[in-house]
Amino acid sequence: MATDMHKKVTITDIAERARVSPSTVSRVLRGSAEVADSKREAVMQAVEDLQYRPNIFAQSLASGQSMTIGVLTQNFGSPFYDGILQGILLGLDKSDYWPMFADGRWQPTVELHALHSLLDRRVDGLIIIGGQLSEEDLQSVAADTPLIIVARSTPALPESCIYVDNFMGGYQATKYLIEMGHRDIVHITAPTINQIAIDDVYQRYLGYQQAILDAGWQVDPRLVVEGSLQQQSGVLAVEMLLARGRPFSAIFAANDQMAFGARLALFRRNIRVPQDVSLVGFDDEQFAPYMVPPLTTVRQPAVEIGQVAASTMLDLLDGKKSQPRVFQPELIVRESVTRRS
Amino acid sequence: MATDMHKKVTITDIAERARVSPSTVSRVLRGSAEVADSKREAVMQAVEDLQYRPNIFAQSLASGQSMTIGVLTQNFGSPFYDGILQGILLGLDKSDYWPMFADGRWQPTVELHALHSLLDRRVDGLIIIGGQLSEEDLQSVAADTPLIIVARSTPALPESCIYVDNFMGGYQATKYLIEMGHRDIVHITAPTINQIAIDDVYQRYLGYQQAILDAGWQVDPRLVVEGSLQQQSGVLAVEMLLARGRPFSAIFAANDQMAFGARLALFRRNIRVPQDVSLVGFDDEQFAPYMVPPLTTVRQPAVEIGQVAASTMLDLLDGKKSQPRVFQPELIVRESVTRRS
DNA sequence: GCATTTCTTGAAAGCGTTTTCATTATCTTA
DNA sequence: TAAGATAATGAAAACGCTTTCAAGAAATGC
Repeated sequence: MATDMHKKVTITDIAERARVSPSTVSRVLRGSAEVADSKREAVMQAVEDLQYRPNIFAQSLASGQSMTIGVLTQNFGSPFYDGILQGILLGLDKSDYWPMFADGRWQPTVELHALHSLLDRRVDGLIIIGGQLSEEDLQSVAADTPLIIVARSTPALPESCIYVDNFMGGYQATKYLIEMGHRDIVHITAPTINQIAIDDVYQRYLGYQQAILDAGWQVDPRLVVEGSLQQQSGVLAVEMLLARGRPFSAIFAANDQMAFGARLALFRRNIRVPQDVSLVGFDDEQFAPYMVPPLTTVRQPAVEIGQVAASTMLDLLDGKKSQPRVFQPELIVRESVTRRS
Repeated sequence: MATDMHKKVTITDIAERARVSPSTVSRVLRGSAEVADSKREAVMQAVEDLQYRPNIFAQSLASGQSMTIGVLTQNFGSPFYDGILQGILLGLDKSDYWPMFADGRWQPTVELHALHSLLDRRVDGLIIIGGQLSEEDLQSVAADTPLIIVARSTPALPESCIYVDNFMGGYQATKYLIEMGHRDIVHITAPTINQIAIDDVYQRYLGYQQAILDAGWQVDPRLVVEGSLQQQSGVLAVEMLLARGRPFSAIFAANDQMAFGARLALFRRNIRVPQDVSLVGFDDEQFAPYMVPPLTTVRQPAVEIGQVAASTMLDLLDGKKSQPRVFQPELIVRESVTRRS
């Protein structure tokens, strides 16, 4: 019974009951102007008595604001992206804004369609996570909608970006393996051919490469394989590696999901982790500490990133300027790497 | 440039350009009445020329529909619930409806607040996943908003429920272990004290109990421990079990996350899976096949459930009656269980 | 004390649709 | 061919707010 009642009570009803004009009711409700204390109280009382809930469509139509923030993700269901969404949800919690989620599924057409749907919904702001929209598209969106781009560096819109330094993460992971005495280090990456594709994964590859170079070695292409970021591609990658016959003592996978896949493939072949092969992942998602053995990985603070994205958006909508924010990844040492003697 | 333009074009602009009245434009756009072919084409052409996008607030205000469906989840970030959300997203994809997600976090106050926010947003329909709202609350919501309840059986609203037969799932898992020669079977469940709490988890427990009883044995309370459904609680559960000193040869965890935790705890103690202890989970979420060894578990088709929830909701909004839908869980045999000799 | 500024308020004009109602044009049918 | 039914259309009234504008009241300054 508490849930219905707010059916047909309008601002006029409140106005009548409080013996003021609708304008005044509106003013006290949104605090847009000074109102005498006595009237304010009368209004509040009436609102309380009648269980008034403003009609959000009327509000939006009149004010031009939807109190809604569009969130375009690429892979609903993936641990890392979902972590960001969770953070956004959290960050928006106290505000009057609501997120509207759409999934681009890493498919340019789907993504573009989702973007337009969001825009049609007249979101007041837009948070784009990853994706393959061109910089021009992004710029044209940014021209009339506050925009924040997460998990993707976008040179054209530097001040709108929030991302992790993936290059550094890849570098750290690789350097750590090198320091642990490994030399033949595999990297499982994701395709970079398909357009510019997944920028952050590519950065990890570059970090890997740099670490190898800094050690005074060359990157051996036989040690680099491409996966799809899904678990299954991790097992395929290891199979392929084994088939190639090029020996290796460590694997750095571009995300934890592929690391899990790799781990399973090694298990099937009776190759022990870490005694025979060391393994490092990327993301540190919720299952990483529960791998057997617990996975050493590079942590991306997904939830925190989401929260920062949300609060930055709120600032933006508040008229404050945003500044770029880059997170430093952190190597989480667990038990899947051992020193190579 | 394709993305902005739809800024100030209104239905009147279209009407003028097509030399018809706004009423007619509205009619062709929503197909609510017959319109002469010539005019229809003129309107479509104008829409195309001007890149017209209807203002959704005006539409909602005038029509009373928000074209939005509220989705109240309990645990954003949990694999199973996220799977359902993914299914909903998928199921709504082709429709004109959009989901609005809210997270109740398994906290009654948060949940109630989220519910009201959703209602304030005037969602046309509501999908509630799990949660602890009282049946009265649910009924009062159902009284004026199409409602679907997922992953929770609700006797008061039988026709609105979509859920998995958790009792059967728990029964199957346990019976399988029994058939494999196990007798001292642990069950890791979740607290049932905290109010009615998580109904589906409780059903799994009842299934476990029934299978034991059907085997002609008694449930040994020393073999039942409570976790929180998080991974970490799985390790705690095993620690506790070990401390109790009551021998066991198999563990049935009420969800995969706790199974992963249990598996890690066993690893730390050098207890082999499945040679020393067999392990069964519940959910079959995306990491289950990648556990070492791959986890035998009871599959809940999360994504499919979400899709069915969405399409049932669409039917409901279309005036069709919904019928209850209960999914049968499926035991997925992998490698974490072995026959006890 | 009077002119001027500042506050508080209400009236009314939007905001961009949908939909009812009345009108006119077009068909049927006897 | 006239009368009644039917189909297509436009005018105008909602839908429930916000916000501008103007007016009256109160406060300020000289």
